[in-house]
Amino acid sequence: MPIAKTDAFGRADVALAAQFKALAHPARLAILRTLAERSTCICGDLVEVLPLAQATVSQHLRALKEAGLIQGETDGPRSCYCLNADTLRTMHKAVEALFGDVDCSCGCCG
Amino acid sequence: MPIAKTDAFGRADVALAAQFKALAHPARLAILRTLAERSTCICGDLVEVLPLAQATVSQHLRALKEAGLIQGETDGPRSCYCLNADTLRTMHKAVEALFGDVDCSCGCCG
DNA sequence: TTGTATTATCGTAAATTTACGATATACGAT
DNA sequence: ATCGTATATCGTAAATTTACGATAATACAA
Repeated sequence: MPIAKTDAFGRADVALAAQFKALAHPARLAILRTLAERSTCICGDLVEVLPLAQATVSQHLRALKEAGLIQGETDGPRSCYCLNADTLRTMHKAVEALFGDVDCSCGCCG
Repeated sequence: MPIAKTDAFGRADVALAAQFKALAHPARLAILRTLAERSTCICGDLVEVLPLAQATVSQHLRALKEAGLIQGETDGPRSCYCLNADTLRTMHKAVEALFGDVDCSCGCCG
């Protein structure tokens, strides 16, 4: 990416794109699903579930946290992550707005 | 990404992640919104709307097409792209399943 | 047939992502 | 105070993404 062009797009779209980017990896989807199933989770469990090294899982967790999809604190040797309901609801609405009533009637495409 | 680890994840998640990846850029979000507004579109219009070179827009269109989010044909000097309603509906359901009823009650996180 | 206009592709450079091992950090137990 | 465990961060290599200019390719018009 030569030269970040994000300035040229609206802030809302840049933010939304960043959130979608956080969903754009199967490991992170798996993390989110795991967090959704249990209402509490620690990183250690995830390392066992995912086919990835501990450092990589931690990195994915950070990505999710920076995107605001999860929240959590780590108290010494134990960390507690959980979903960020606010962000997820916001994303849900954004998807609704984008895909809500798709209906292509142009007839010119296959 | 040293060594693609996608084999280690379920096919469904790999596919879903790829679709989210297609949404993970403000230019592609803008393209989708533009396609949603008009029911028909050609690439030329997009080049004027987006702050990007023609080659880059074409590249983004290809990404969207490969992810199955849009469909279209290009007949010589004119191309017609439109949304792929099927894929968008599928994604909508996937989001529903992921975020449908988020409710963190673990009480351990801020 | 020769342009003309529009879109796709190629080649390439810079930036980012993904993955890991190694190391640091922080808490609880002994 | 030290050890053990669990998580985060650092450094780094390979792969991918993004962006562009230059170049092809395709259909229509003259």
